Amino acid sequence: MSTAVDDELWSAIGDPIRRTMIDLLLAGGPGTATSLSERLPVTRQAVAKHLAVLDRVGLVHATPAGRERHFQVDEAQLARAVAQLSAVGASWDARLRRIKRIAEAIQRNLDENTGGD
Amino acid sequence: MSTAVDDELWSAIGDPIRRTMIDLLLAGGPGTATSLSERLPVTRQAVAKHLAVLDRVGLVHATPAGRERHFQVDEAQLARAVAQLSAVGASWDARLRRIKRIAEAIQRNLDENTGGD
DNA sequence: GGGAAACGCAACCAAAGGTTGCACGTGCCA
DNA sequence: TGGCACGTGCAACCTTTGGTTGCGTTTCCC
Repeated sequence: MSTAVDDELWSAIGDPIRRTMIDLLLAGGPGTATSLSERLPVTRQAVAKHLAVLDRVGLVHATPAGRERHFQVDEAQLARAVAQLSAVGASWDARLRRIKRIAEAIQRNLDENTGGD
Repeated sequence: MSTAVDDELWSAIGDPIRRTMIDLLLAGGPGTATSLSERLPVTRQAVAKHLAVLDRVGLVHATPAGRERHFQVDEAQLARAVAQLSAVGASWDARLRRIKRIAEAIQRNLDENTGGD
């Protein structure tokens, strides 16, 4: 149901800081560790570590530009992550729906019995 | 865009073990730390810690039964978590779509210029 | 009443996120 | 062209979190 790669993707976007970083990169275009750290409550080094993680799972990719390294989101990989998100959500949603239906059936059954007593 | 409570919910379902636990509880009905640990690659104590985390954010809730403690999923809270999931997914999806549209527009522009050269 | 099962608590370990400090390359300007 | 400032990378260290083992306690059941 879940492979190692999938878990990597999940844990990559599971961290609030990393989600915010992806948000920032999507909203503002390519950015560096320094530019991102200015908009985040952590230091540049922490951001660099997160970028390394995101890079390892392929969610972002770096482009050297002089003394800077510009990071940007890999759209295809993020699309995969989004697909996973909705897949898990849909799975839980379906199960909840099924459970609710069963619970309602039981309730109806109880009502009929107490009513018929 | 994301509150502290939301981050709690996210990190609660961000862990693969915890997601599997919720899956097991949804599929098999209420369960104990011991029964869950038999189907997971970790010890009972680790499962108990995870259950404590899930309990703290309200995703599961315990019912004492003799010497056992039966845990079951809080459907309403899980529904909230699922809603968040799809919200983040939808937000990223929308941004990706927008970016793609812009990229295609730029590409069209380039094609026209090179074609008209 | 006594053994087995389920639990909680505490101590200990390893990995991950975060910080500070420092060295190195690169750009820019006098 | 020399020097300074900026951006990065690397290393050491700290704290939190997930995981384990060990032990004591409660409860069930024979």
